[in-house]
Order: sequence, then C-alpha cells, then structure tokens
Amino acid sequence: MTTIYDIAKKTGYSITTVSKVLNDYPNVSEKAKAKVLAAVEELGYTPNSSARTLATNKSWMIGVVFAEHLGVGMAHPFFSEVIESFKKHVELYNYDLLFVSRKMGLKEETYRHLKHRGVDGVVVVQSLGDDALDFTEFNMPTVFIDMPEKGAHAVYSDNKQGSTLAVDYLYGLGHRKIAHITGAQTMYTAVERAKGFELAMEKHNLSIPSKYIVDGGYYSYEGGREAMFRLLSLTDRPTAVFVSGDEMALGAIKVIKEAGLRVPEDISVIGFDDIPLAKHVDPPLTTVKQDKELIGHQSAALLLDEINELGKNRNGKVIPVQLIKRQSCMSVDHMW
Amino acid sequence: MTTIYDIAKKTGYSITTVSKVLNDYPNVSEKAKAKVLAAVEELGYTPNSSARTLATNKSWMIGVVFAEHLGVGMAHPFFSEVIESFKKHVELYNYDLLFVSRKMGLKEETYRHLKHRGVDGVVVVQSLGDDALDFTEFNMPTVFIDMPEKGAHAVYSDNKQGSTLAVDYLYGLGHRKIAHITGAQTMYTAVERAKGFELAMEKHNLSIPSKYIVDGGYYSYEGGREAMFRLLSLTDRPTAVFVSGDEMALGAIKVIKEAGLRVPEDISVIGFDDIPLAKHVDPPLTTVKQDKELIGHQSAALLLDEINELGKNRNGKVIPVQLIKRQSCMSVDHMW
DNA sequence: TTGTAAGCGTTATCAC
DNA sequence: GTGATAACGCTTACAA
Repeated sequence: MTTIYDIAKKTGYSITTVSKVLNDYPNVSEKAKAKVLAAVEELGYTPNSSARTLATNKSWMIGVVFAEHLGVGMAHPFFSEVIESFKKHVELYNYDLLFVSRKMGLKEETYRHLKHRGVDGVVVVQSLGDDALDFTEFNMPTVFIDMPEKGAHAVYSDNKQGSTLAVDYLYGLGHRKIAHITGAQTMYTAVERAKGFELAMEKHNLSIPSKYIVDGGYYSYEGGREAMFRLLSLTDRPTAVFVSGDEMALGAIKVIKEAGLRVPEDISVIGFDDIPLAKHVDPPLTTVKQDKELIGHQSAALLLDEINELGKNRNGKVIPVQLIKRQSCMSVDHMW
Repeated sequence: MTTIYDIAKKTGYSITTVSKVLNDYPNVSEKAKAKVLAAVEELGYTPNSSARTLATNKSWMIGVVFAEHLGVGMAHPFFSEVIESFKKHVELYNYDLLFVSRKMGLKEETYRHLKHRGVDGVVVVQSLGDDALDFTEFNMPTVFIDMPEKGAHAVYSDNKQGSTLAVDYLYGLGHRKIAHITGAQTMYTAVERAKGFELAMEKHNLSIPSKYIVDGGYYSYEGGREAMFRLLSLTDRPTAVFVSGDEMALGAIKVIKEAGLRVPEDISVIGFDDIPLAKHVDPPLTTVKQDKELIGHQSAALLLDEINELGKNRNGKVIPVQLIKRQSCMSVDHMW
C-alpha cells in the first residue's frame, strides 16, 4: 500500500505538506501542490480512511439499523424506498451507509456496535420500539424513521390524518359500516392509525362494533388474509374496510375474492403506504400514500444537521400523507 | 472515550495484557482475564474499530456496489432480496455491509473509494457491465451478482435455461406464435435470456419473425408497456409472449387489458424473476423464478472463501431457475 | 511556506 | 504470564 510517506519521499516534501495538499489547506505553494498531486496520480495513492478516522474522530459513515420484526430486512417495500432516498441525500455530503449486523438482538448491543464502528450518526428504520432505552444517554446523533423516540429526532407520516382521509372518503361514498384491520398495536404507526380511525368515525357519529376492529399483525399479506377472513364471517358484514397497510390490504382483497365477493362492488377496501404494487393489482388499490421520498430526505437533513451541531429541537417531524384514489372503493349507491 | 489505557490503569495491568484478554489470546491468567473483563463492563469500554483496522489491516466490512441504471437503487425488488440474503449470511461471520456512495459514476472512482475504505471484500450487484475494466488488477476479493466478470467470482441464474423452460411450457400448451420482450441488450441477463429464447424456439422448429422480438429496455414497467404496444399493433399477433422480467410483464399485461384483450384467454404471458407481486397481480403471473435466497447465500460464501484465501477457481456460479406456473398462461385449445 | 513530532487506539514483536 | 515499545497511516500544534 502506498502512503503519504511514499508521496513525501517521491516529491521531496514532508508528510505535513503532502497532507495539507490532500486536504486543501491554504498555505501551500502551487508548485508543491502540483508535484504532490502528480505523485498521487502516478503512485495511485488512496488515503486510508481508518487512519484518517482515528486521527480526526470522524468516520463519514452513517450507521443504519433496520427493522427486524418484519423478517424481510432491506427487502421491505416501504423501508427500502425510504432508505434509498435517505442514501441519495447523505451521499451528497460524502457519507457512506453502514448496515450493521443485528444478530445481537439487544438494542444495547447494537449501540455498542455502532460506537465501536465510530459512525457519525445513526438512522433507525423500524416501526417497533423493542424496549425502552433512553436515547439521550446513547450520546450519538440519531434519527428515527416511522416512530418517535424520546430525546431523538424522528420522522414519520401523519398517520392519524391518513386514517381521517380514508374514513372521510368512505363516508363521502356513503359507507356507514366501516371496519378497520389494524397493525399490531406494538407499533407506533399502527396505534396512530387505529386512533385516527376511531376519531374520524366518532366525528361522523359512526359507531364501531368491537368486531369491526381486527388486528392483522405485522402488516403482512397473511395477516391481512386472516383478519379479513374473520370480518367476512360476521353476520353483519362491513361494506368497507380500511386496512392499516397495503400488503395486508392485498391479502384482504384476496380473501374477499376467494369468498366469491367482489372489490369494490361488494366491499370497498382502502390501504396505507402506496407501495409500488398498489397501482398494479386488480383492482388498483386506493390507499393513503406515504411520501417515502420526503421522509428519507427529511430524516437525512435532520441527521446531518445534528451531526454538524446545527440541530435545533429534537422533535418528531410529521410528513403529510395523501389519499390516492384508485379503483378499490365504490359508492354504496352502486353496490350490489 | 474510554480506551485500553483506561482499562490498563484501572486494573493495574499493561495495555498488552488488556489487549490479549480482549482478543482471547492464550497466555493470560484467569485472574487477569476476570479483572479486565470486569473493568470493561464497568467502564463501558468499546474497542475502536478504526484503530483495530489500522493495526490489523482488516476492516470486517464488505463493500456493496449497487446497480445504478435502474434508478431505484436498493429499492429494487430483485436485488434487495438478494442482498438481504447476502447480508444474513455474512453477518454470521461478523461482517457489516458498507453501501458506498456512487455519485462518482466511474467504475475506477468506485474502486478507489472502496480501497480508501479498506473493505475486506466487495459485492457488485448489477446486471450491467458499464465499461471494461479488468478486475484482476483491482486486487480485492470481489463477487459479481447477476453477471460474470473476467477474473472475479460471479453468481447468476441459469438465464438460458429459464428461457427454455418458458418456451417449452408455452410450446406444450400448443403455442406456436411466441414473441419475446427482451431487456436492453447491454445487460448480460437480457442477452442470455434472448439467446435462450432463440435456441429453444429453434429446437421446436419455430420461426421467429423479427417483429416478434422487441426490446423493452431496462426491465421497467413502462418499457414493458411500450414493447407490448408494438406487439399488439402487429397484423399477425403472437398468441403468447415471453417477457424477460416480471415488471415488464406487468406492464405488458396492462396494455393487453387496455386493448380490450384478456390474459390468458387472448394472449398468454410469462415473466422472469418471480418478484413478490407476481403472485398477487391479476392474473397471477406465471414466471421463471430466480432463487434470490440462494444467489445471495452462494455469493456470500464465495466471497468469504476468497477473503479467507480459500478461493478456488474464480468462475461464474450458475444458480438453477424454476418455472412457477400460475394463471397467466393458457392452452391454445381453450383460447378465444 | 515548510517541517518536526506528538497523538489517535489498536495490535504485534520481543524481551523479561 | 506480563509488559515496553514500535508500528499501522493519518492530522495537527508548534517551530522554523
């Protein structure tokens, strides 16, 4: 490996001068600069980031902690889009992303590992708060995506508003018997969406039979199937279902079809996320769209500010959602 | 930050002994071991990986270079699954994944950056060979996914065989007018699948009108739409279409439907990849499944061997594919 | 404008 | 079993 010593020897300058050239310091002659740069090129010199990190205490890496409970890791259709957007943004500032091993299940172990790696900041992408560990004592710039965390930046969608949008829309279509397939209530997003659902229903003076709220688990296709199955078994079936996640919604639609019913003619379905498939399925899924692009971008901006100590107040940042009307909902007048 | 010096001071031992304990070296007394470990716990000591890397010349990081030409980065439905599988495997051996910035478009710049980071190995996830740079001179353990590269390990599906499976199946269903929507011929996979298609057609003594082969570009939904559109405008339309990628296939199906035709009653469609949506669309897509799990696993194993200098011959490793029969294909007898 | 030398936190060599 | 000490490749006071 070639080092600054090699460059120094080759050019006749000291390593200090070489280093200064490499780091664009002011007081170096043009001549020195030229010679050094030429030597760098000729010898194919590449600075060693470990050495640099050791000396400067700055790694130019951002640690990424990914959701585990969903099992798919970075193949997750929503999170992968968010993190891609995040990556695009931090790349502009020369940061690389370090996806750390999570075989250590414990949060604390993960922190230790991130400290070990000397990352400049951390982005936590998960909707689940495993255990309550106060982040203020983990003294490291951190941003949470998809859930708020005490003492840290966080960026997430306006989940409650999303539910409101969904319910209002269904109400406007004349639906009164509206059910809700929730996500597991251990997840912040799922809780918020459920709350929003109840609030919106209340607003319209609509009662919610307890059987109309059913837990679909961790946003999975299978969970949606099971939940919808239960809903269909009810004697007084809902005419519309607001599902807390798109994949669950697809599972629900599948079950409805299997039961010989149609979407939206017999039952209207509305999802949450707007994953890429949503527009391609049949019928195209009406859903509450989360702005993955913006979530990624905002969380990156927040984290970079924090790293550069420009961080202001560490609050949750709420990203607006939007109702995407496609073909999985229908006015009650036209049903049956 | 607490260092081994702090541990040394606290325990009364030298940093050498501390280091030995930390690295499980043989010649240390049980007593020393216990004291050191206790101090580590008490002080919340975390080793500094940069220092360690500097001293050992081993970073325990694997660099990840991701496809760019598709625009979606790690949100890619196929690649994200492969890399997740890869990650799961290398995690077992304590490696973290470093996703490097690719704003430097040039391959050479990327290499430099990876060298700079001191990664122990590199996995390149892309189906496109940007430019011809010989990897043998980039002296670093590397594995390519989805395309072969001279002088490096590579893991990819048996693309030709996939085409054969598809054509044979369609032939068996009685189809004789079979078209092929290819991927851009700059991609290895696309070329192989196209070759396989031609070979298989030849085998059955089926002629391929030149208009029956149309380029759908980089496997995108839109590309599939456009390609299918051209196919539909033909006076002598095909009864079946083998599409080189699932997303393209979905686009193609969409266009078919928009033209007032049905899949599979009017036209049979078969895709390639088996992305998660494939089973959820309508009709569920018959497709050639790539074993993402195995591709990720194999490439990880190959790379780790190379890193540990157990690397044997650096050849391409071909992963078997499988035809997944769903509902987008139909026997010609039942058509119309 | 340039150079000397200390320091970053480890591991590794070698003597005790 | 244990401990000095050099080395890894770089940045950065401080001097010159």
